[in-house]
Amino acid sequence: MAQRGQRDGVGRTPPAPGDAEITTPMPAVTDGAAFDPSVPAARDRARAIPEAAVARLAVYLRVLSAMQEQGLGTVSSEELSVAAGVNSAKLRKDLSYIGSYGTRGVGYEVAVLIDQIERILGLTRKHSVAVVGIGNLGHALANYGGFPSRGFPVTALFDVDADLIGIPVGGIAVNHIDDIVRVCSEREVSIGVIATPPAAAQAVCDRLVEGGVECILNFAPVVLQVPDTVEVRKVDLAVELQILSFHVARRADGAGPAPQVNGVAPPVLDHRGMDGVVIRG
Amino acid sequence: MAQRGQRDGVGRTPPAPGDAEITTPMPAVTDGAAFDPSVPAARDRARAIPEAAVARLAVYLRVLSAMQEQGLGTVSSEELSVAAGVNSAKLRKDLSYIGSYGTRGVGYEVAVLIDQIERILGLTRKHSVAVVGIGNLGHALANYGGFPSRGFPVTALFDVDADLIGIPVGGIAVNHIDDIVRVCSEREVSIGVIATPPAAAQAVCDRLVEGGVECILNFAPVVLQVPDTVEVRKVDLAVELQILSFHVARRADGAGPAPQVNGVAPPVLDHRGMDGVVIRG
DNA sequence: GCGACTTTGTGCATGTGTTCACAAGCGGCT
DNA sequence: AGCCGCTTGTGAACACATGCACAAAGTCGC
Repeated sequence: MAQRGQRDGVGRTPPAPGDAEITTPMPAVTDGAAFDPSVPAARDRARAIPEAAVARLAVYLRVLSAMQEQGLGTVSSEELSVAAGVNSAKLRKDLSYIGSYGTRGVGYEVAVLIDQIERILGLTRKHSVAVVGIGNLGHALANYGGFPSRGFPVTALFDVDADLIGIPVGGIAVNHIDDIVRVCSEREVSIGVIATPPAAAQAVCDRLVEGGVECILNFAPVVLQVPDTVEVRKVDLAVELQILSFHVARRADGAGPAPQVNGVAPPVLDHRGMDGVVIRG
Repeated sequence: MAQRGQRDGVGRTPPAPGDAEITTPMPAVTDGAAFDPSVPAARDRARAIPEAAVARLAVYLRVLSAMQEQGLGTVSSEELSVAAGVNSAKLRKDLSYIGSYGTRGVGYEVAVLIDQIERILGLTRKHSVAVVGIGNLGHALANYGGFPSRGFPVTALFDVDADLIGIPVGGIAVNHIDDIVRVCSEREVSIGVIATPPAAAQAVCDRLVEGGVECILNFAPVVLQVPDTVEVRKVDLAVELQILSFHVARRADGAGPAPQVNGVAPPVLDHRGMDGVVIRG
């Protein structure tokens, strides 16, 4: 979550818990050459890809890969949208954010779409992953075939438990968490996965950041504090279940055994979020 | 997102993004049409709560529980929002969806808030969980302490592997997936967790539905088809990493030495997201 | 009881994301 | 060539979510 506080306004305008209703003078905009990347320039917004669309692009990529393996050469937005579980208009709009690679009257070339989505998602480069906390979940993550096969090689593992140090898990020897900074720097880890107990998560996070990690996927049920140069996504399994619980309760409260089918909405499945997570959330 | 999302993340509609991204999450809740004016409070209110707010309520609940353990009696929206990583206005709006339980000039009673959020999320009732696919991830989930401690007792485990049948994992004996329908009915499982390889996911899902499961948390990277009486949330680890990858790429493009790859302007992602996803190049 | 102070709850403006609906563009057929 | 049917790409309407800012409503001290 974005818990970085102030960022608006160029001036620091400390969120003085006190009063201060002095609105910053709002310096004459005139964006000129100044170009300060920390300022959300409105003009760049136009080129922004919505967060939700990014999440879906990753899903399209997976579906397209499966189609390519089946020897499919081209695909229409309708076919692809059904396979991905979204509606076709949304799919076309999502694809339009990355460019115009379709042929009207025909559809999209599967290979082209795969290349372009990979380019946008930054998958042309490998991203080293470090997993911290080699408990049940960490073990599963270290052995998870879906990571390396999609361009995310796991290159470092960490834990506090002395009995685990040096033991190979999924082909990688476990290091002590005190070595996070050194090892992550050496191996140029760009993504850190936190699978530790909640109490240790923030400390681990700090070390990962110090070790140069740019992104963190957090499985611990805590809100992490990070500098705004670092990206955090969280996956909270308990929260996911609670959201499901809410829907059960809502349904139970309402109509009893009368499943209302309102003409619209077939089995839609969506992501997130992304939020979430999602392991998100 | 989002986290979502996904979420966002995630499940119906969403991660966001977030989700873990699980992220994601968000599309309109398909509302049942049955409108019974005699059932006012709970249902109408529940129906009015935005999807994104539900995800956050679960987070508030966790934070509140921690505060209660520390003996905290009351809390202000400001304190709670900081602990949860959101801004205070959003937090108050989220809480307002479930009713007015605060005292102006004072804050909220921790105990009251916990009770009310639990009520809204349907946590006053236990939800039995079944985990299908006892591989690395399934093992981790079966042993995950976060489930039972939050009202989600794991009461059934399934796998295809004959060597696993009967073996207790986390205190529960593994059953064969052919018995999903029977066992889920007997034990009144309301939430199914799919941690199988992608190829088996849809078949497993169908059996869970047949066994009376109302909600599914899907870790397999496939889009499940279910009747609209069933709620699905998905957690796709590869997608989460790809979303992070996207942000790394954007940041590198933008702030870095401007690699001016090809004429196509590099899209910039703007910030947003539950799940804490900040972006900002 | 009164005024100063604190904090909730919410109307409103803004920003994001989704959906509709259709013009534009392409291939194929005659 | 000219027409026809199919599919993309997108403008515009709509729906949802966020954040600001402030009145309402309570506490506290005197």
